[in-house]
Amino acid sequence: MFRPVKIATWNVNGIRARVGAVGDWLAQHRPDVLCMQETKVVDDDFPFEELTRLGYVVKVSGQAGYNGVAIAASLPVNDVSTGLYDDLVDAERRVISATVGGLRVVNVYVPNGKSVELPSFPEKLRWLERLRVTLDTREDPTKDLVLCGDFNVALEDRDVYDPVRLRGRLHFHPDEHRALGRVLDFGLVDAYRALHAEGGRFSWWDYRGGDFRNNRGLRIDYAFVTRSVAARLSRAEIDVEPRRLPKPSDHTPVLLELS
DNA sequence: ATGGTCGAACCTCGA
Repeated sequence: MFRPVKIATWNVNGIRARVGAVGDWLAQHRPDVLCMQETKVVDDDFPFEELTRLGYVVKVSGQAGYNGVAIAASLPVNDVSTGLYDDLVDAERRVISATVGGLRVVNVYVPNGKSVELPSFPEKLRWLERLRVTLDTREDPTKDLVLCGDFNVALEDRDVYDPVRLRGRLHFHPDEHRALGRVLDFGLVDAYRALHAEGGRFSWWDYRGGDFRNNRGLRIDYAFVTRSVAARLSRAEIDVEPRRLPKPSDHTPVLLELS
C-alpha cells in the first residue's frame, strides 16, 4: 500500500477566497495530504472541483461564515470522523480526522480564545483538554499519527516575535502552554521543531500594521507526530511564499516529508 | 500609536 510521504497543514482563511492559491500550491508541491482550517463555507458550496481536478479527494466539515475544516488527499481516505469525543457532530466544525494510506490524520482548528479576560479563554483551555481526552479515547500513540492544524498557541519564546511583550497575552499565556503541553503528552513531537532550532520562523502574521513585512508573527500552526512518524521525518518546512502573494491568507503552510 | 486589515455575508462579527 502507498503511504503518505508529504503532509501539509494550512489555515486558508476562506477557501473560496483562496482556492486559486491553494490549487497552485498543491500543483507545485503535490502533498499527499493537505489539512485546511477556516474554510468558512457550508459543505454544499465547497469548491471541490478545483481540487478534484488536481487528483485530490476532499473530505469537509464546514459551516457558514466561520470555522470549518477539510482534508484533501491524493491517496485513499478511510474512517473519516468529526468532532471531539463528547461532541461528535462538532457543532463548531473544528475537527476532521481520517486515515490516509495507513496514516491517521487529525486536523484541528483550536478556538482562538478572543482575549485572556473573556470566558472564551477558559473555554479554549477546556477545548484543548477535551482534545487530549479525544486522543486518549479514539487514537493510539504507538501507531502512525499526525495531529496538525491551527492551534492558536505559540509554545516557546522562539515561536513569537517579542516574548517579553507577549507573555501572558492571548496565544502566549502559561495556561495555554500547559493545555497544549497536555496534548503533546499524549505522545507527540513537534515535527518542525525536531528539525529546526532557530527562532523567528512563524506561520501567522496579522494583516494589520505591516506585521508580515516586519516579521512580527507567531508560530501557531503545527504538525505534531507520534514517535513512529518522527523516526521517519526527513524534512519539515514553513513555506512563507504563499504569504507574499496578493490577497494572502494570514497563515502560511507547514509541510512535512517522511522517508 | 489599544491602532491596524481581512473573509464572509449583510454591515457587523470573528479573527
